[in-house]
Amino acid sequence: MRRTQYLLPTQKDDPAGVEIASHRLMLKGGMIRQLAAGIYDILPLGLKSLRKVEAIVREEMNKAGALEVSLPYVQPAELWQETGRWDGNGKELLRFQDRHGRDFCLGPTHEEVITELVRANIKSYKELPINLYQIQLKFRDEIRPRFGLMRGREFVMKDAYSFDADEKGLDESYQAMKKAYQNIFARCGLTYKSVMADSGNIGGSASEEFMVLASSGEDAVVSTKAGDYAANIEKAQSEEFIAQLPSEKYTKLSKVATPGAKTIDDVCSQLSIDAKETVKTLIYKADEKYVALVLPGDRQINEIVLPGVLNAKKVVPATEKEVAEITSIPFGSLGAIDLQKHIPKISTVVFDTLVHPGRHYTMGANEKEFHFVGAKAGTDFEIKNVAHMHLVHAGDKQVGSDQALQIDRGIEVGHIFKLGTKYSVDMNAMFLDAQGKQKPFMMGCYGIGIGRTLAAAIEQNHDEYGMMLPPQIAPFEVAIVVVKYKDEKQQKVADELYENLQSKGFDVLLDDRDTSVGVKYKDADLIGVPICITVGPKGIEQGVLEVKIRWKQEKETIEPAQIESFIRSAFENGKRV
RNA sequence: CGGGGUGUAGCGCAGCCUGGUAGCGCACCUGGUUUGGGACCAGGGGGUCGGAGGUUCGAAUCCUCUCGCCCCGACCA
Repeated sequence: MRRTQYLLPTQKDDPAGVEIASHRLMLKGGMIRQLAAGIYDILPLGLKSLRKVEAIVREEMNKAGALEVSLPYVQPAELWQETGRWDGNGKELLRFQDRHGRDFCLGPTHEEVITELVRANIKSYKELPINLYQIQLKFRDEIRPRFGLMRGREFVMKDAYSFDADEKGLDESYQAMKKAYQNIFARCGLTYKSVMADSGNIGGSASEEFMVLASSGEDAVVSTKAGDYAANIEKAQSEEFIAQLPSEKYTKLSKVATPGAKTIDDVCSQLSIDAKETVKTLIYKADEKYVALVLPGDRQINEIVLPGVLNAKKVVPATEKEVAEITSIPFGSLGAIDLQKHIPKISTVVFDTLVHPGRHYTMGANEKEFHFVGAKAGTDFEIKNVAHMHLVHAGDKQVGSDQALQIDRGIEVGHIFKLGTKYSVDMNAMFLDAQGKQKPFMMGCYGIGIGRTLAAAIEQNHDEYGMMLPPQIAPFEVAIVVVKYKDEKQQKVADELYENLQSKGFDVLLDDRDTSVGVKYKDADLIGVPICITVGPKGIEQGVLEVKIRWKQEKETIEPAQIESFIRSAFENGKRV
């Protein structure tokens, strides 16, 4: 591509109101332009890179035996009503009506559509397994879109859905996708971790996320140094190193006055104890029932797991007002001893796994401005129901081992899921097995955020001058910077080089603008072209090419005949060499 | 949706407090000199000051309402 014939509006100034590197560089480098919150124009340069990511995804999906389809962006309400997600999915689903008043939504995902397609066209186990995928726009009316392509409302996603006859088949389909994902992210040059994930509200059993580690990531990833454990913080479980717990200040049950103490911090400073020596009692509303959850004072609750723990559809913290309706005891004075006697409306008390039987705790005395100290767990208060409800802290211990856990930030670029029969049952999608019996399809679903993958790659590969995308997804592979294109000699050399490299299959940007070289170098650095070749009087005189690799400091001098092999070796295996 | 901020040329910003009819840098156009890491000179084009209403002789500036966008907390590729 000749630069003078290309739309590439790079900017010198940093865009305002931008927080992270990938967003800033994509705007500055002329890849994207914002049109509305979370909605972007993709410019030629951005599209070029996105298409390269897509091509990798497509290749690996095809290699894994998946078939590409294209499903509609606009979806009828009826399908969503079949699975209950028309009402269940809230405001994230962008709904509208056509001229006849029929309800539609913009597809945020395609489980319903694909299940409808398969139930209408596959009737026999002989046609299974099958895996259908597409690379297509999705729309989710996010509460707060941000960070450019990282969290847009409209975004391109690769979504795949597998259909199998049984559990074993599903497992094979799932493993095939896992392998494909590993290939994809490796080919995109990403350093990632695959982590166990919570299956969230889509339902289903096994689920893994592919996390690109980056300080700007919105997710937290818990893992061991040894690498044998990695989980999304929402899914992660941990124990404590008992030896590291503070020594117990109170070991005998007694009631003490704690005037004015409302929070754990207040109590701890009044009694000069560590928050780990306390337990707090939280009141939640599980569907219509009130429940009490008890966990160490220094811990936060992992609300994601609560519906599972309490076997409820919806679990939310009880408001101060609601608590006031069932008891006169103030929030900060609740405690586990005789709790249900004090508040009969509480149907269950659940203890976190970190409330250790035998240890002594400080807790509310169920009386305004009084606390118990030295309450022995399992003795002074009964522990009936136990569940893992706490969020993992860095430095916790892996469950069932003695390895410490660390927490890193991550960007979720892909997610694979075993859905099971949730959708096929809801939508009555059945096939006949070898015995002639009707069975629901075993399904899996597999997503990759294409734009997010590119953004993540930029997060991991940039410096103060701009992007440093790996060659396989960089928009151009080679830039030719001509010192003075108007000069006949230089023009001739540059044009020949341009034609030559293109004929060798390289993706080349020829900067033929009539401007000073500095501008051209800055742009090449900004958009992160891996190989930059200068055509100018010095090189021409000596009969050599001056080449700079984006991620190396020095310029090198290459014999023109060697240029192809030089580039190929720099790109060896798609990696930087 | 709650809290905070912001809206002036394509981009980045000043002007607003203290009303007097809009400016700077970059980018863009013309001509000339330049060209090895964001050149210089001269000339030029481009703005319903987010929108509506109000106050006033007069509003970018003051008042009211509204909309967009950004940031901090509850959703996910």
